[in-house]
Amino acid sequence: MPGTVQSIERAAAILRMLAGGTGRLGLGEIAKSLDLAKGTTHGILRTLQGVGFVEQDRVSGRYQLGAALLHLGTSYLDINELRSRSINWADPLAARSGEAVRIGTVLEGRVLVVHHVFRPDDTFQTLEVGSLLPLHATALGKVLLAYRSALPPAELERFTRRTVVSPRELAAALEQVRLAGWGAEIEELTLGEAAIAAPIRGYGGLVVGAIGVSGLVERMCDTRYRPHPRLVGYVRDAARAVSRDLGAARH
Amino acid sequence: MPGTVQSIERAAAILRMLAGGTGRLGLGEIAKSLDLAKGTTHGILRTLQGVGFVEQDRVSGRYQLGAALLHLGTSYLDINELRSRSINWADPLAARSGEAVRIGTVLEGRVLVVHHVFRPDDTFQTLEVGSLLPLHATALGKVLLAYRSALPPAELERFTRRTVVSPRELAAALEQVRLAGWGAEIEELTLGEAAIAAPIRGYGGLVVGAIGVSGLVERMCDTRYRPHPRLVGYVRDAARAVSRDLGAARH
DNA sequence: GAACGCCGTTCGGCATTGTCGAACGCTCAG
DNA sequence: CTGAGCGTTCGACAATGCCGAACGGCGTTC
Repeated sequence: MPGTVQSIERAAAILRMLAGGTGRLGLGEIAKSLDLAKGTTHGILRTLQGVGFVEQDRVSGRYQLGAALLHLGTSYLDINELRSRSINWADPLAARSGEAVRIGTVLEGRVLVVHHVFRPDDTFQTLEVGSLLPLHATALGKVLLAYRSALPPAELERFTRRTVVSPRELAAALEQVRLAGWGAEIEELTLGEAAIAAPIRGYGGLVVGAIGVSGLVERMCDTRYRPHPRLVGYVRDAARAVSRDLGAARH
Repeated sequence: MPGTVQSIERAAAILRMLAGGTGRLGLGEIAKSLDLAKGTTHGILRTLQGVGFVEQDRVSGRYQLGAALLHLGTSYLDINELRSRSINWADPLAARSGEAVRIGTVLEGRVLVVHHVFRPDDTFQTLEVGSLLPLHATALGKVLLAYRSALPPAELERFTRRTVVSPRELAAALEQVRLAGWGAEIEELTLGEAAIAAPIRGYGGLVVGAIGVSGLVERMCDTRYRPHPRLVGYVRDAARAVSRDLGAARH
């Protein structure tokens, strides 16, 4: 790829690698995985350490992500227009539906959660902002797939017995999403849980994200094991409201 | 600085710049600020865009931070030992004190908030994880300064009429912190608010962070405008507990 | 206890790599 | 219509960062 700086690409690959694996990695592992000389890898890591993107454990010599990335990540949230426009509508959606609300975009073949409102009851929940979810097994992901040229991953990972793993079946589901204007997922990622999502459109009608609710199947679905039309209506209303905000913002 | 990759340093400088300024920046601005040729800057930005660290607004052509940074930032939180060890003790501290709890480390002359537990009451609060606070005007920062070789910034910014801006006064305050084993801040960053903090020690007794509570002055302080000894006790207990966890973790 | 293997680190020489500066197309304002 | 400003492209030069081999420390093994 001409015109690009490959030392930066290599640095990014190292960071991704450190983010993927749990815990610290050794210089040798990193160098071998990326097919780089140890000396080269060391130079990049030393530089990344200098700018705070990487830290080194003094006793083991291994490397891990650095603190500067945390601030960059939250700065991204502050800037992100999708998120800032969504916040005003996510809270009411959570209140009306009584469920947790999440907003997501596509990143590297996965769903990146950019906003998360807890379910209104006070049970323990963990913040999922910044986490990556599979495209084919979440309501947010299906909606994003349906309206994007982005293709689903070749290998559809199975999470539960209800996960859609057949490409044909998935294509049919996506067509269904396009026809209905919203998508759902029922026990396809975690047994006992379900979700509903609708697309958020930016300027020119382009889908830039998705908003949805998720929770226990018995609350999300009716007696026929189908998503509650009432919840679907809430989600679609919220998605339209955010889309209007985003479109209006593009004078 | 020999042995370091300067294209990566330049890329990091660009990212810091994008994180600092609010909103998007133009190529020209960036190039001028860093004394780089426009072509060079463009190559770096194009690469950063390729790896998702930077996004470009299609209509204005300006650049902003990218989504990949969000996941890297939260991955840092997952790895971070200071944070993971603190979580179990931060919640009880918030419950006992009835105040918001924050845990911080030093990053580039500021306090980086790595964990934040909301005040137990249900009033509206915004998550401060990832934000940067001044060292000299926060309880967390004073504690970190007192036990670190890191020097306070030459220029002490004034936030309120109570902010300590004289280096001599600050040095005295830090000495006080070292003697007492804890630090406080009363209306030095925001009028009406105060905070108490204590140091967290890692292996070998080295201070690696600080934990503290913050809230309205009338709840944090007694009638003599001094921090409640009861709250100070809670904070110090929590700090010791986390330190023990961290020390024990280093088999 | 000595030899081994593995780790992160250092260093010098080569050529690959990224840098520079000028020129291009474009949009917007005057 | 003209000018200034924007982001972008391109080619030539040499500075830059890459590579590979060698170093010193540590833990393990036999």
